Amino acid sequence: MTNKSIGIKDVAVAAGVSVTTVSHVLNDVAYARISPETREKVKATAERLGYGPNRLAQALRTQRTGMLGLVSEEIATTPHAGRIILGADEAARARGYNLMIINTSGAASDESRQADVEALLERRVDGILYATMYHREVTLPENLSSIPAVLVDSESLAGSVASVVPDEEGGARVAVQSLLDAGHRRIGFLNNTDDVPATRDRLRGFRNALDEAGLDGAAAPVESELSEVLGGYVAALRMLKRKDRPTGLFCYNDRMAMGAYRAAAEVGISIPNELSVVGFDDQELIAANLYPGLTTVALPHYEMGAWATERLIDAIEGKADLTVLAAKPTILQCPLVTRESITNPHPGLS
Amino acid sequence: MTNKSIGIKDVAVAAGVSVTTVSHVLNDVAYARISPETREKVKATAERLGYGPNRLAQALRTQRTGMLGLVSEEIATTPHAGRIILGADEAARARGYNLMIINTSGAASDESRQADVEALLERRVDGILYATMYHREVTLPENLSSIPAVLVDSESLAGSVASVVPDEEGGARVAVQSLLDAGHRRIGFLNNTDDVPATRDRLRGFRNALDEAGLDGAAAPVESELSEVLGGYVAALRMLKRKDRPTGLFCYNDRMAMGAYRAAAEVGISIPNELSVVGFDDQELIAANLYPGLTTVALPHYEMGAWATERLIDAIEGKADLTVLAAKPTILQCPLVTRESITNPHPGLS
DNA sequence: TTGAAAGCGCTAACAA
DNA sequence: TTGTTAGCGCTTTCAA
Repeated sequence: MTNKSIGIKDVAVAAGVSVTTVSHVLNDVAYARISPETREKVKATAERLGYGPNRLAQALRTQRTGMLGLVSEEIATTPHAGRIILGADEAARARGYNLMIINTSGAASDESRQADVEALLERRVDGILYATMYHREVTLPENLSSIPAVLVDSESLAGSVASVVPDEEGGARVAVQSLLDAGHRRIGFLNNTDDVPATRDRLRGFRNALDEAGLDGAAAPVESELSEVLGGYVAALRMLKRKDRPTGLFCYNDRMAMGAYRAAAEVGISIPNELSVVGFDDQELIAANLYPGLTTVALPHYEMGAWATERLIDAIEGKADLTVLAAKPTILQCPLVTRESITNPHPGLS
Repeated sequence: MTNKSIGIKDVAVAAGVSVTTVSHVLNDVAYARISPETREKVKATAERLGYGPNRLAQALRTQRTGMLGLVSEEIATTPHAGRIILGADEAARARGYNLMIINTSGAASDESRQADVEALLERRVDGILYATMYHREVTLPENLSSIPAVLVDSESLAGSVASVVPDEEGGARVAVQSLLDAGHRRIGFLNNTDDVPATRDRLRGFRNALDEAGLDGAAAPVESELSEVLGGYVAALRMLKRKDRPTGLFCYNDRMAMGAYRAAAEVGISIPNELSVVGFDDQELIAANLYPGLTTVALPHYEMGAWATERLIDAIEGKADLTVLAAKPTILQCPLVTRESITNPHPGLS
């Protein structure tokens, strides 16, 4: 157990050697030539006194803190931010780094964002992870460019910083494919109305997947509303009242799917027997708890956090060059999470 | 914008003064007697050069890092941890501190917990917040006692560390009272089966609230299952088939309430017309998105995070004594969040 | 194989 | 009113 009052000097005195020697053995310095006995003695006394290094002093001297700054949006709203943090934390500690976290609001002013980064800079973090709550384009605080940085779940408008984002289109394809594989031919899409990459890319994925299956993507039914439970309910109601009612429904996210479940129940359509549903996001609280359990596509938040951290540390340690990564965002797969909301279409309806 | 290569010395040279003077004006040292002109000149040059203090060097010298360590369990599972972090972060930055976060697992071994605290100690954080995911009793890593610490959402078995927990019994009373106020007299409770404080305290609150309303708390129907959606469903099914079927139902948490919604729908009982329901936790993803919206009791995670941080900083700054707080946990209220799941009991059933 | 000493950037006691 | 200097705990160059 670390005793804050014990320094390298105390260990040196107690072991009857110099501080240099202590430093050398405790840090396993490669070129140090120290006898095994001294080595042992030093280690033993350090242990006995409960010595723990003062990372501040080390950092001041080596110009390396071993700390990564993470500025994260809306940490408290969903578990998404938590997954990013978890991925980053695990990747960081695996390589001996720790995380300093600063929460920010998606609506924060430019000055306040700058101040957040500033605080991290003053603490001399070795690099910065900048995470947003959902995939979008951001304008970055200018002081961010002064040290290695990676964006998580967003793309820089200027295109000057490395970033990692989910494969929205691929995720949509996977979702639609799961419906196609079950035999569905009449497939509808409940889309979001916000102007974000996910809205455009998931729609593209939806259409392309249908086209490639020999269906007419452009003609497939799409209903758009706010991407919340209520929006999903309203959109689903419209969708289910169409004369060409689909047998398979792809929803922009799990919340909209939850609304679709309610709409289906009210209209008297049973899931999955009369309507198969697939969502997006894998918000476990919803997806796993709906009845029947919602098959959905997971966003790789943990993976994005871990990936960004790995690359950031690589850059810090001179093992990689972030500028080449900055050219375009790195795209991570969105895997399908299978539950019980998809089945073969009812014979008469297929 | 901070330029890492600029130090206090550079500012001193550029302004034609000594480093002492620079340090004094930039830190607004009380006893320093410096002419307004010099003061202005120093500030201007510091600004011009883009000087930002090196907090590491400051910390090494002053023995104060201005950093708080937060070890949090299961950061990625629910938004609960996020709320604690948010409360802590906002309270911390309001007083000039930042947060170092380490994620841990509820199932982590004692050694790994010690290692987490150790990492924080080596970084010389000024104090530590130790947060668990749900209210329970914990055995703490022993090295935690070497610096100021506060537990969030848990109580120390040894009873030696200050802690803050939710008022489980009070929250249950508030929930039951909301049912009583609506006119319900036959009220049931869907309880959890885990042996945690919440299970015992919410049951006590339930019984006491009924007793005080002149009803028989001991005789009131209680069904217990795992505190998940499925458990709620199963327990609710039993509850709703009783001959003395209640008109008001208090659920251990929102997930169990979600299960109760499904059970009610299957049995053909409408909420809130034939059954009023109140939950616990205010997991927004669930409570706000059920139909009808679930009236529930909120856990004060944000408040606990903020309270713990305030007290921790008070202790660090010598403004408070944590040992007096350690005597017994501080209890924070759980407020009712009203939505649409409660109404007056059906006349024939009241 | 080991040790002395400079210096990372800052604060604060002391001197002028 | 301002400046000189020691030292926070460590790493690392250089010398022995």
